[in-house]
Amino acid sequence: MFPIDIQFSLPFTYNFDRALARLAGDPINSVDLEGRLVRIPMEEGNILNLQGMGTADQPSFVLKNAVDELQIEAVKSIFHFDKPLDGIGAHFADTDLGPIFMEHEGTPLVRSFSLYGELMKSIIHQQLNLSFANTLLMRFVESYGDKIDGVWRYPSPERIALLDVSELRDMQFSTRKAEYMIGLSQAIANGTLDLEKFRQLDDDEVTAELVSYRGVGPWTAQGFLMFGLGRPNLFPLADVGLQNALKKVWGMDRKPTRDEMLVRFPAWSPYLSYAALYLWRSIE
DNA sequence: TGCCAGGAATTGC
DNA sequence: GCAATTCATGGC
Repeated sequence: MFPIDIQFSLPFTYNFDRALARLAGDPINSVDLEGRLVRIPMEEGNILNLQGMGTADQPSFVLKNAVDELQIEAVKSIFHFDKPLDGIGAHFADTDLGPIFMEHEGTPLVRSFSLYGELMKSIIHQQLNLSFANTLLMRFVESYGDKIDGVWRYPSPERIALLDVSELRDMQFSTRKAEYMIGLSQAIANGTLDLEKFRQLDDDEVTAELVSYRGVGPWTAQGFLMFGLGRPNLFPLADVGLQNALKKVWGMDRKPTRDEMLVRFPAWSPYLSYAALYLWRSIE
């Protein structure tokens, strides 16, 4: 097996440093901001290195240790190297979100490295402040996942399916969260819930199936679609962070109502996910 | 100190 | 149906 190393550039604006900055917000990721490097645990077991070499205006990259061409395409898809950002920035230029798209220009929507991990992470993040949620996430991964060559990998759903609620309770998970995570893991482990299948379904179909599981509501389904599957047009109305970001952008003394946010959807579509992404960046 | 946190299920009317 | 309550605990 000879690992493949390649170098490539993009024909559009792409700020890799901003992509890395956001990835670094998740403590499970192995990100070296100074070295402009991220190490990606692949499903096949190897760890792939992606390093930024160019500028935001003329982005280029070095990708190392891919086992085949399919992995190269997978990484390009995860980082949305195939999705030009210039048109999206232009779409928001004359909207109320123009200033934050200027401020964070070239920030891509990078997908999670693991669909299952994204789902577990979303459950953990429900209702908790980011700091404590990250603490719980690291306890989860350190207890049941693997660290290979310095890179953390989420546990398998099969492993979590066998846990008792009390084991997660001991790590300060709520009983409900523990039940949600174990229940979903059991559904995945026994084949009832097929996350990979979701890649071929549309947003509504994925949402309908996901929310039928205990512990998954609209917010979690929307987050999974955005960051798990990289879908471009979702905006989690229930998200307190987005509400606070809009409060700030709109100069309000209270959080906006659901309807006040909804009336902006036509102007933001079909890139609602990017509106959400840049709003989150604006308060991070 | 008391309210809030990148929600969702459950209960009560 | 829909609003209020509960869950758990750290952060500020």
